[in-house]
Order: sequence, then structure tokens, then C-alpha cells
Amino acid sequence: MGRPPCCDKIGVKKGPWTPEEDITLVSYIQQNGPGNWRSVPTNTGLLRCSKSCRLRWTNYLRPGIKRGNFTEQEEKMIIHLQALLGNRWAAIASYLPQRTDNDIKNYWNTHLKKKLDRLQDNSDQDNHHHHHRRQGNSKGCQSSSSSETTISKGQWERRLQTDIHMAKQALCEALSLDNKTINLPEIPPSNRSTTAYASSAENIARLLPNWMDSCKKSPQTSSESMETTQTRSPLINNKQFQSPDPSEGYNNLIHNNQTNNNYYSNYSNSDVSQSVSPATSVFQDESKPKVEDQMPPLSFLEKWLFDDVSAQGDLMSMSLEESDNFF
DNA sequence: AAATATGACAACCGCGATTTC
DNA sequence: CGAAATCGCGGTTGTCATATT
Repeated sequence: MGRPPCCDKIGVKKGPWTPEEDITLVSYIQQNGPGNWRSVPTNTGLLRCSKSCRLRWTNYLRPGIKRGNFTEQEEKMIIHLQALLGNRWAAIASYLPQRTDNDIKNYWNTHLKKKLDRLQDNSDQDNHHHHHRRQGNSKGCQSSSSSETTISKGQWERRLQTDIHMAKQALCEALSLDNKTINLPEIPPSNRSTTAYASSAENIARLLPNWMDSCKKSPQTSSESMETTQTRSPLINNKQFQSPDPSEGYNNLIHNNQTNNNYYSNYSNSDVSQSVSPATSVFQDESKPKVEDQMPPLSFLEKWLFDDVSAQGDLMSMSLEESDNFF
């Protein structure tokens, strides 16, 4: 028996999400929390498959996502981690909590891979590539480096280490002990001109008077971001500044439209207006098994978790050494 | 100025793993 | 327990914007 069709069903919409759909999804999740995707389409009336809803949420609508404008630090980290782990984007993303795996993957494919290819070409001229667009990008020029071939010996150990890191991080988030490692999502200036995709935030703003009103109270108003999007400076490097961040808007939406009985208010017993971290930490756990409502005994766990800080340092220094080959 | 190529990124697809019934 | 449904991941494509010819 073949796999049952997922999204080929009739009446299931595909393609870019509309602002209306976004609103529907966000408000539903605001009430019920992320997860349980199978029930989302039926409960919301969205003509989307659950998969599409989950994807839209995790890669775009979820608060705490930092979009575009990869810092040099992040870039190096991605390069290092890719060299260590290969194309395990989810694992890599676990080290960059504000980035989605999809974003990292895109960034790798569009920027870093070429960059590294160039660098490699400069150093040693190997004869094979000239990959046409979208052709050599599958297994062929995988990871543009020797990651799969030369790092085979100690690699499983490192993968293990990464997996341990991921587990620790998950636990860390679950226990809300990670305030130091997870920075507040900074809101980047929105300078990209409106695209069909990216304009959704503005459109949503028009559709949501409440949201607009509440935004005007905050220093970072959406109208501000709209102005900047319209007047994109040519000085700005091509995609350094990215689309208006819908998560920015949704952060406001979520935080300003808080009701007393919605999903998030159950989690944020601190002042939600001063920081997005409560929601952020909640959202980052979205897919993880429901965290224990009661706190486990912590002394041991805390120690273990805090040990991870140094472990992370080790990893980075190690990977820095290794990736010197690239430069 | 129009046509074409390239860049960027949101979204889709297929598949293995996991969960649900 | 086993089949079906769902989740999550990684590869890939579609589409719009921008650059180049």
C-alpha cells in the first residue's frame, strides 16, 4: 500500500499563505498552542493540510524567529556546524535558536555554499564543477567539502555530542533555565521591498486594526517598518535586510491581544510586555513532548546543563580549528 | 527597453520515524 | 499488535525581485 496522499486532496489549498490564513492560524495557536497539527485544519476551517500549517508556523509565523541579516558569527557557526554535521539542518538550527532550519538551509544553499566553493577554487583548482543552477546541488557536491568523506572517524562522536547538546537544550528550554543563551529576538530593520510573500505583515496590519492600534503604543511600530520597506536603500546589500518580519507583528499581536485564558498566558507569569522570551521559550518547545508541569529535581540537572556552556565552547573552538581549512 | 539570467526564500514533496487508533 | 495517520526532516521547486545582457 502506498502512502496515503497527504496534500493532494481536493479542496486543499497550496501555495503562498494569505494574510487572512495567517491570522486564522495564529489566532488559533494563540488560543490552543502549537502542536496537534492534525486538528488544525478542521478546527480553523483552513483549507490547508496540517503539514502546511505546521510548516507555516514553524518557519514563518512563530515568534522569536530572527530573519535575514545573518551575522558573521552566525555565518561562521553555520559553516563550522555544517562541516561537523553535514546537512543536518535541524541539528544545526539547534545551535542557533532564533533561526529556523529552513532559513539556515536556504542561507547555506544560496550564500555559503557558493562562498565556500569560491574559496576552495581559489586555493586549489579542482576540475569539476560549473554547476548549473539547481543541478549539482543534490548529492553531487554535497556540502562542498569533505565532510562526509574525511570526517568519518570521529564524526559519530561529534554527532553524538550534538545530539546530547540538543537534548540538553530541549531540557534547558523546558526548564526555562536558558535565559542567558537565548537572546531576545531582536527586531531587525525591515528594509526589503514588498514581495508577494513578505508583504503579508503589512496586509495583516491592515486587516487587524487592533493590532495596529496596539502597535502604535510600542516604540517599534509597524508603520515604521512599513515606511522603511517602501524606501529601500540601494546602499543596503542585496538581502542583508530582509522582509518585514511577521513575527514582529505577531509578537505584538500575541502580546497585546492577550486574554486571560489563552494558551500563552498560562505560561507567562512574568510581565509579557517587557520581553518576548516567555512566548519564545514556549514556542521553541512547541513540538517537543509536553514539558513536565511539575519541576523535576533540579540540582543535578542544573549542573549538567551548565556544564554544557563549557562544552559548547569546546565545540566551537574545535570547529574553528577545523574550519580553518576553509579560509 | 525588453529579454534573459540569477538571487532569494517560502513552500512543497517524499520518506523514515513516531504516534494514534 | 498492526495498520493508518501524523510528524519532522532534508531535498527540491515555484515564484517574485533584481541584475545583466
